[in-house]
Amino acid sequence: MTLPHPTADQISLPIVLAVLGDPTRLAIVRYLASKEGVPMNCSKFLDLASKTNLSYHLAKLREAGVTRAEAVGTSRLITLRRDDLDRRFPGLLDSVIAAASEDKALPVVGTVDAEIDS
Amino acid sequence: MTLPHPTADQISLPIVLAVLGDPTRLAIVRYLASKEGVPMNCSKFLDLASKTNLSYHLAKLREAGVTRAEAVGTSRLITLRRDDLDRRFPGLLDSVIAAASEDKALPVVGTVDAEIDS
DNA sequence: TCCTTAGTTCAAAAGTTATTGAACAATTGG
DNA sequence: CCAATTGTTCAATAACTTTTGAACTAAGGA
Repeated sequence: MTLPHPTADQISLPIVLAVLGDPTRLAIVRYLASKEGVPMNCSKFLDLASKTNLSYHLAKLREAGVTRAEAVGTSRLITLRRDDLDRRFPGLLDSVIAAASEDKALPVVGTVDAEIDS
Repeated sequence: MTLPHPTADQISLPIVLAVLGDPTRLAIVRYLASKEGVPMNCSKFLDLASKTNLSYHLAKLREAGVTRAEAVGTSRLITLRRDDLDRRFPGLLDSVIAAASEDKALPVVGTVDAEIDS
């Protein structure tokens, strides 16, 4: 892991809440949760925002400690930091994801392009 | 109730998260939760911010549907909208409050002035 | 009525976050 | 090596949020 991540105990509640309080980022987290365990690369989220803007939002999520990004080749494999978040803020991620899944106003990943399996 | 409040189904997840993603507002919610059932007036929170700024933050909380404010005389009696929030986002408020209670970096209400009972 | 208390509103300033495009770097395949 | 793919960085701008002080309203008590 080359990219900067906070340690679990550096993760801050107000920062996590503020970072999740954005529809684009909430949609990313909702999608990561729905594919839990499967690392995603950034291009998966290109229907939510431009490449540059996505880079910005994904950096926010990573710097807040919500996601982990690992550089593999030219890709970044992105995963939810569920263990760390659950340890720091028990129940929070689950309730956010459950609520996000009910939210009809949130953008959804994977509705523009069809899924492309390797 | 004269002041504008969203109905329960108008409460939006990203807006609630964004509103809670501010240390001053999180401190207010944490305190309201700790005195649940007891309506608070705004002056209770004067050690967190100026009167004007407090008015702003309390309006944000109210407009997001996190709190309810009732005008009684010249006071506003403020309560948490726990029922509505629990119905819309099960488990969210509890996990946020539990995490906020552990957060040593959050400002705390009632440490500057001693409690003044009527 | 006049004064105090409790809180709001308004406009301005300060600060922060989001979005964009152009330029860049690094890896991989041909 | 060359080109394509994947993503970052930078600077500019746009858009929003927070904070402030002065002026205000509305209720209640002396």
